[in-house]
Amino acid sequence: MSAVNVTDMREADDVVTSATDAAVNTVSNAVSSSVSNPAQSYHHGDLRTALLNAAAKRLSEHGVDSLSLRKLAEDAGVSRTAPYHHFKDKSALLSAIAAKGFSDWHSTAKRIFEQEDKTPSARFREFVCEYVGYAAANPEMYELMFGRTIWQNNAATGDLKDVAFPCFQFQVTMTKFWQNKGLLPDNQDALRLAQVTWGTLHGIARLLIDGIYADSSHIQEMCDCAADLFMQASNKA
Amino acid sequence: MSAVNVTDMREADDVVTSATDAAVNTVSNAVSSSVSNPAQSYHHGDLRTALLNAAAKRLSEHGVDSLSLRKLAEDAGVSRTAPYHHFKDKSALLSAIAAKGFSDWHSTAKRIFEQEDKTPSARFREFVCEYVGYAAANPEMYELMFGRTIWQNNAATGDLKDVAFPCFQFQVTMTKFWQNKGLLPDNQDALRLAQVTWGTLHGIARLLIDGIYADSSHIQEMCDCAADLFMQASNKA
DNA sequence: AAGGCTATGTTGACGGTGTCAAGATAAAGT
DNA sequence: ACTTTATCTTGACACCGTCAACATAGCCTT
Repeated sequence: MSAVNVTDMREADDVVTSATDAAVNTVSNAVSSSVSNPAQSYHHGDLRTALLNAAAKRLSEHGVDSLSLRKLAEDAGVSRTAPYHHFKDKSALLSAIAAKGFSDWHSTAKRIFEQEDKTPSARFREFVCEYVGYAAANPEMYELMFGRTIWQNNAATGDLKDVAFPCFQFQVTMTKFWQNKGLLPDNQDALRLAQVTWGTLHGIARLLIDGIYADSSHIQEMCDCAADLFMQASNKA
Repeated sequence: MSAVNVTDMREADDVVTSATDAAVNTVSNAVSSSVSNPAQSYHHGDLRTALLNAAAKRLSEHGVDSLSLRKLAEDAGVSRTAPYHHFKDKSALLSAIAAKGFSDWHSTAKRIFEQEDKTPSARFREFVCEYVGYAAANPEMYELMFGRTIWQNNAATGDLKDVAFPCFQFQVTMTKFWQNKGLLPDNQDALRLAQVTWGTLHGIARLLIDGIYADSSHIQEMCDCAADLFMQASNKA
């Protein structure tokens, strides 16, 4: 009797936890917990990953606000305070998720930018659309990455900054490239221009996400308008 | 004994509550509350206004997050649940504050736009700077007005929408004007262009407020860069 | 192999939050 | 004067983040 596989139902969605160690667990004291306790090993194995996965899921489904450490702990089948052994506090956990978001986006941006078979102009347009599209498709993640929750009061983890900053650096790099190619005005400081272009994308994304003054049926038009605007500006210089 | 003025310490900062009615209050049952209860009338007089003022104060000083109904109630010298007789829930109260913010900003925008002694170009630049400046100077209010808290899940009150929508309509009006004056490109749909320009300002504001990739010492440069960009774009058309 | 160190997980507790229900009070309308 | 209605009260509930103290088990050293 009692469970044979002590690791069951422990790992989260798509993460392969290293179950090798946990598999050697004791089956000796089988009488200890009588009912309602289906053989749970005291230690989880990879709680950190499980928490992050549970968080990512809850994030995309129900938003940042309804994301509590207690629920995540429950999702992972663990007690309320267990997460504190893996994250300093809630903010640290959120930072970790956001860091992954930045890392992912950085990859996507690179991929788009480095398509050497396409014209710089095409890549620029694609970048604009992809950025706004990403935000619209993952509103909760975007909100977490660029929202107030993480950045206010310098609450951002060092780890987070380490990922997020290169991400913007890349925006500057791209901006310089597009300036050289004559797509963006050459008479502006690259850093400022990068801030403004990013700002525009950011702003459009927020308007869409918050549903304030725009809805998703206008994404394409808004992106085109923004891209046109910037590229038109370069024709004078 | 007991207090003679039942309205003392009741009205908040700078609002003149209509104290006329409250002044006629009973002084009869002076023996009721013995100690530590300095003659408080059962009814507040103008709780709604008091709450809004307390909220505005707390907002500017400590941010949206540390704004709880219970604290506001305490500020107003009233029990925890009293606010519920004036606002459906917390979101409704926040909406009311934001509504005032929109109303104020609408006035400011109008004032700037209607300075007939200045050139359209000068007014455009001033508008850009004022917008970003307002956001940077009142980060918490700006966050509340354009942040997620209020707009998500269609939580926005009808009252809020009634004030906020005309505010953006005005942005469209201004955009059309600037297009006519040749300041903004004429080959773009006014609505889209308004969304993009507003988006840019919004984005710059967010970058500044969240302190993600920009800090306040760059406000002027960023505004200039944005204004230049838009106006340069019109030179082709 | 024995014993201790350390990472990890547990329950208990505290103060904080939004919100509902039921009752108290006073103002307003009849 | 009586009733209705607006307002304010205490009590209660279910959450939340977080700390402290204790339990367990894996690991490392001897």
